[in-house]
Amino acid sequence: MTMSDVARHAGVSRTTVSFVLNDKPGAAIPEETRRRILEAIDELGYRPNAGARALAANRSGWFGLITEIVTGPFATEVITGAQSRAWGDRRFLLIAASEGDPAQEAAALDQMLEHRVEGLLYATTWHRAVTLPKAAREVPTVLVNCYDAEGELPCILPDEVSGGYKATRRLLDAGHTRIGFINLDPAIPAAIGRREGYERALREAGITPDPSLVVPGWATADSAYTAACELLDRPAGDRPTALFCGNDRMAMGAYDAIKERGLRIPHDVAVVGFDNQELIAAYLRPKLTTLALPFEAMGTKGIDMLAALAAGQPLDTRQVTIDCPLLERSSV
Amino acid sequence: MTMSDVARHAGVSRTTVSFVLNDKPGAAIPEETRRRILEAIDELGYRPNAGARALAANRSGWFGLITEIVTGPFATEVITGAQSRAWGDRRFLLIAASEGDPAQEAAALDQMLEHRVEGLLYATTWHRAVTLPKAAREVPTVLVNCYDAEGELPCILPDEVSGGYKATRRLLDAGHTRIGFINLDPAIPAAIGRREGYERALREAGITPDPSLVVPGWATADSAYTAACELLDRPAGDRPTALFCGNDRMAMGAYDAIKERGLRIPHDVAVVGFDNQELIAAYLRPKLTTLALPFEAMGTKGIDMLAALAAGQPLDTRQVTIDCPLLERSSV
DNA sequence: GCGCTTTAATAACGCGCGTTACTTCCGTGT
DNA sequence: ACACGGAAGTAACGCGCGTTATTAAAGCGC
Repeated sequence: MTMSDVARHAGVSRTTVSFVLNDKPGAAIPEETRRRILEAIDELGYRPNAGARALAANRSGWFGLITEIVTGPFATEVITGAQSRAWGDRRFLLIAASEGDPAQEAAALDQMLEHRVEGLLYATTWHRAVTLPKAAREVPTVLVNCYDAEGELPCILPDEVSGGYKATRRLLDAGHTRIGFINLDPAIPAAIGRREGYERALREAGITPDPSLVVPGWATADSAYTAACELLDRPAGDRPTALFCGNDRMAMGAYDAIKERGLRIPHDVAVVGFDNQELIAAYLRPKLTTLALPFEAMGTKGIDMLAALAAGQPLDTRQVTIDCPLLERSSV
Repeated sequence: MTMSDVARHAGVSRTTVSFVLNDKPGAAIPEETRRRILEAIDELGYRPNAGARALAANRSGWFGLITEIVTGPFATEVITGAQSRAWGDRRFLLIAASEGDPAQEAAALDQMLEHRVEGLLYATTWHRAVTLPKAAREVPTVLVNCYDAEGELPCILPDEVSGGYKATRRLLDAGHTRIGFINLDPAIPAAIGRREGYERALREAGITPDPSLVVPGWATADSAYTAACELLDRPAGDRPTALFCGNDRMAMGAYDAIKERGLRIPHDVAVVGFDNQELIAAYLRPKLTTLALPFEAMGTKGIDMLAALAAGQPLDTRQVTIDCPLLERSSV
């Protein structure tokens, strides 16, 4: 089933069929002819060949998305966002996983370039600096949830500072004044930014941040359990009445420490998480109030930026930050 | 950068370059010429155009994967499995989400067919019957985690019966004889199969299944909490010493009910889950022993079957079931 | 009737590549 | 001297389509 078949069946030339299919502006096609062609298409069950079309038009319609792990709650949100947005532009997304292996990453990139992607999204599971293979410069590239170590490529990042601020502010608004912060590895951008927001919110409320209330965890429930025990076992009066946790898994560990002591959430101790991992946050008892990393929004924004770049438009900002929304549940 | 450029640069014809690139059998290419060509490719940074190649060879190299939700822990495992397996065959996966909307599903299918996919994988998030649009018959199609309501398309399903059997067997082996079963909606295939396995294991151990020990939950932690309370509040001696839960979220609810009563896991009550949702199973305290749905394996198997179908080979079995592995952690 | 513009449609080229059929060159055997 | 076979390489076609000239017909004013 090719366009020629349709043309023959409708008694016109292939060119005319092409004009109709593409709504070619400037082409004068009487209604009667157009109808005959559409009918023929329908009767024959003709489907345009996307590959041939791309070749002739020199426009693949592809965007590429490379990420470390396709599995995992974060990457999938980016994919969802990017996918749906790309779809709206009648584009397709080529998805590949590097599995954290530079060789696979290079292979994926090669494949993308061989498929003539018009733009590339590169997403990581956690906020950090990256260095891309040189080949990535051959095509417009946007980084998602990471930034170029060489500072050249445009990137989209979550607003960690505002996230930390909002979490703390929510607890302050609920009347808490001693707020423990079980942070992530203090060396990573997420931990640095959130702590900055945390301290700013405290100062705005006239509270001097107490460094001993900030303890590092290592992203696991167990480490957070230990950290929470340390905070909760302080002498009464000095004990925090609220815990802000670096992620939801850590909040899970904090829950255990709190419950173990016969304390109640949120009555005795309020908890705020981070990441909004649905499986945890929505099923913990009580449900966890947490901040969402805007992965889906970052994905859609990424496609927007790529579309602009691919169309030759310059970017207004090289670095975009996106807000982390606060999701109210029942732990505050 | 096209093959012609490479040919010119190497002082040979385009045909020769093509022969070298494709290792054409029967083509006599002296080592010296081959070297010159590869050098030229390298110097010019030439990349074959996958689209043009597909057009000429009439072989797209694409497989399609349609699923309800790209986000979500299950679909991503299928994608991972299918993706990695497809990659091994030097094929690419086209992924689309239907979002449960028939219109989007049809649109996705259209796009896939326009891109001339050589095979189609259709995956659902839960085991059930489906009916595909007629267009899906235009290309080899394999169902994953679902089966054709009309019984025509080949499918890959998890072995629910063996899963239920293994869970129960594990608890029997640990010495439990009164095993409560908080099942899923009793009308769905997963619930039916697992119950069958549960009862078979009991009978094999010489125990007559007690129907009052099987209570339905509705897939949520809350409903399982209620169900667990009902089972645990039976008079001592009649109370089950182990709970087999229809999924990990339900196990989460059961944990709460158990802990609330001052009972200890696994000392007083053992728990086995189902689904192996990493975020829950690996972070509950104690870690949850559970059965994994073999999504990744189903994905790879799906690509295998598609590859066979696309190559024109007949399938040996129209319905394949894949085992659910038991993951030992600390709740038994 | 003749020029001119607009409408309707087409022939023909090229996109980058796989593939077939064909040519040229060289060494060998008789 | 000639036919012959293999090695090395190429011209040319076609894949399905977008696009640009170009043509043919129709409408219009005089």
